[in-house]
Amino acid sequence: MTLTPPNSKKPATLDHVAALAGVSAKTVSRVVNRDSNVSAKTRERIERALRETGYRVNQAARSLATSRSYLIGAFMPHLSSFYFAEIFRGAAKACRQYGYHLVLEEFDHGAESVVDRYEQGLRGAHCDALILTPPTCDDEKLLDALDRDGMRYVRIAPSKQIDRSTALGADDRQGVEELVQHLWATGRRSFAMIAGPEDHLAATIRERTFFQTLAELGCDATRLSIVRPEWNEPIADAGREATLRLFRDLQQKPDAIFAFNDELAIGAMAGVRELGLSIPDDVAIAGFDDSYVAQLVWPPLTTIHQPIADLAFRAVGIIAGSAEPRGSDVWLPTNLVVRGTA
Amino acid sequence: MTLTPPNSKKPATLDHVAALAGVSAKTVSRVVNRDSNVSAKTRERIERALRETGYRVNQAARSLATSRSYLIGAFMPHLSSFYFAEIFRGAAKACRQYGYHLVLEEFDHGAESVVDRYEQGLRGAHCDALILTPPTCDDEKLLDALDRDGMRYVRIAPSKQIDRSTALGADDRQGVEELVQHLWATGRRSFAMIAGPEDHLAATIRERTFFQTLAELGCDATRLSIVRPEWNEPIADAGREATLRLFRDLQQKPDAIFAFNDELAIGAMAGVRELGLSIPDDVAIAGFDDSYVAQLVWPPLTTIHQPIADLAFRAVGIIAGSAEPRGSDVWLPTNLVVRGTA
DNA sequence: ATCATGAATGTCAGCGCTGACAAGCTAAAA
DNA sequence: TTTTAGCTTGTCAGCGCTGACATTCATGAT
Repeated sequence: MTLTPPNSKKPATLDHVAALAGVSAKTVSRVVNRDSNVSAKTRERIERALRETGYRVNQAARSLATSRSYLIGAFMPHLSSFYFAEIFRGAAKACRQYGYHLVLEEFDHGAESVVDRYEQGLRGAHCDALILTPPTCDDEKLLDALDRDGMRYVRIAPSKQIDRSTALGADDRQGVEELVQHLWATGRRSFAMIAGPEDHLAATIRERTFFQTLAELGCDATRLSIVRPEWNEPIADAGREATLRLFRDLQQKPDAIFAFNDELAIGAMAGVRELGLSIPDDVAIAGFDDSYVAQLVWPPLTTIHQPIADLAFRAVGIIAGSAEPRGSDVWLPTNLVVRGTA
Repeated sequence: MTLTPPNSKKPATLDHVAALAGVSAKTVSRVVNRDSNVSAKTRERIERALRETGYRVNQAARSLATSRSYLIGAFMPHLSSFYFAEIFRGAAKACRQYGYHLVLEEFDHGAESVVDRYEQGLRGAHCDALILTPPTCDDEKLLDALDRDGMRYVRIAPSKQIDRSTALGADDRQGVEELVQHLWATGRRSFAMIAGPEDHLAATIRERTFFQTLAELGCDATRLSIVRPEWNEPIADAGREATLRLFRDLQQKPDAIFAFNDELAIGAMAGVRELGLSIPDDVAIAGFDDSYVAQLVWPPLTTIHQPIADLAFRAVGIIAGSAEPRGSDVWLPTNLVVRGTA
């Protein structure tokens, strides 16, 4: 065993530490990895040596030996949205807690195939697992590729083949019910919804819950309507146009609008204002996500909070907890946040 | 050399490919790494074998052998802001282009020390280099720790010790000058600025340029004022309060407000509206960053665009381009985007 | 025909760590 | 006292790849 002189620039290895502590490298490895079965005396000696040498694990070597990378991958869509910022924040926080690291792969939804991005990018990073969010979590070709490679993954808010993997999501029903109660209690009686993407399970659930709960409260069916926005960027514009369309086409003008997400809702605010109506007096508006822009606009947006970061946090937790708890898929609650628009 | 049977689950190694192509592993390595000095015939044979086996480099092994990880690290601050989303987007895009991967480390500015986060987190990931943004790029203790470890880093928009490392930034002057010209040309004559953090070089530059350019246009000094917001979250509230304070304290009410960033500007919009003034008729408002919320509010915010993603992209390019081009530090242009508020 | 010359290819150690197993040790059980 | 069982510690190969160096081979110059 040749040792680099202590003043060398090269980082200390297990061998250096072992030599200093007068034990074998393996024993040092045991201490580093918190194995039991190391006597207190030895452990203490080694810990001192560890400190003295400033030892740091060489991940590459460890990975090579164990074939685990302690890396968790995720796709980062082209557009910067609150949803993804939250996902990454939650995931990064969990990674930190569980000793993993988060690797991000850029991905321009629409312009390219996720499968390609996976094969050319993330696969090369040799992550231990991937976190998948909409829309990539419903890409069957991607799932096939992952299964083929034996790459583990956890899906957040999937719409299709929910049982195909461990999956997490939010219970959208709850928040929407709260919202409906609130709108009804504050005297609203004509409702419109700005819908989400048709292939998005959560969107369907939000719609169904919205109308069903209203119906149960005895709302007149002629005072319920839905409008499907054109999905072009920026999303707020889509919301604005949908709103204008709504007021143009409808006999019975709504006094409450619920949008699939906050950006659409903010667009709706612009549209309502253009029509010379005031918020919330003439029209109440509510969004979904409780994104930070909800607090930026004026009046601040009433919206339904969903624990996005928490979902990602738990997804990482599942990955880190080695065992794959298929049964324990998690569905977290959502809740209404009343601000200035409803 | 023992080979795993072809139907095995384990991924192919250089040895497998080599056996299939009837060459040595080293030659395959040459092809994979695009070394010259491989005959066209051999290369072709190897490429076929590569395809047949579905070979993928094992990064851990390569890292161990070369002591490079092809990982680039960055700190992700606690709050999700447009600025950082853009930074990561640009960095991820570049990583993809240069064959690197982006590793994010959560970091709650204010609640903990970056040095700790580095030592307990990112250092363990064994990144080849780090990208540092404000405020971490000005943390001298962090820079000391990095220098001590011999960890490379590129700083974006640093305020202190600019020559200490390779650094990139935007030329804020340019955009501010355009803005001033525009405001002046559209008849504004009383100006106020909502200032940025005092220790932020860019903030100082924006302020100085704003007032200096106005002075050169012959603006009356009594019609220039500045207000320093309290930096509490959400930032928009800070902007709103600062604006209310401004109108309360000032004799000569401003007809144009320039804020350090878009969030402050949006807060200012709320404040101005509360005072019953209209935007842009009574008061023009402009921000800085051209964040996506600038397009969400109504009227859409006039702001100065800075190429945030591009800065990060170039930072990664510098890292990937092995040589450290200290001389070629980059300063990119900014420009005015006129929308509805000024 | 002979010899440089440089291109093409191969050999092999070793990067730092851990899994599997072996060996040494202590203390309780027989 | 001897045996057994359970701790504690050590040995060693090998994860897959590449750098340094050695070897082989073709080619044109002599």
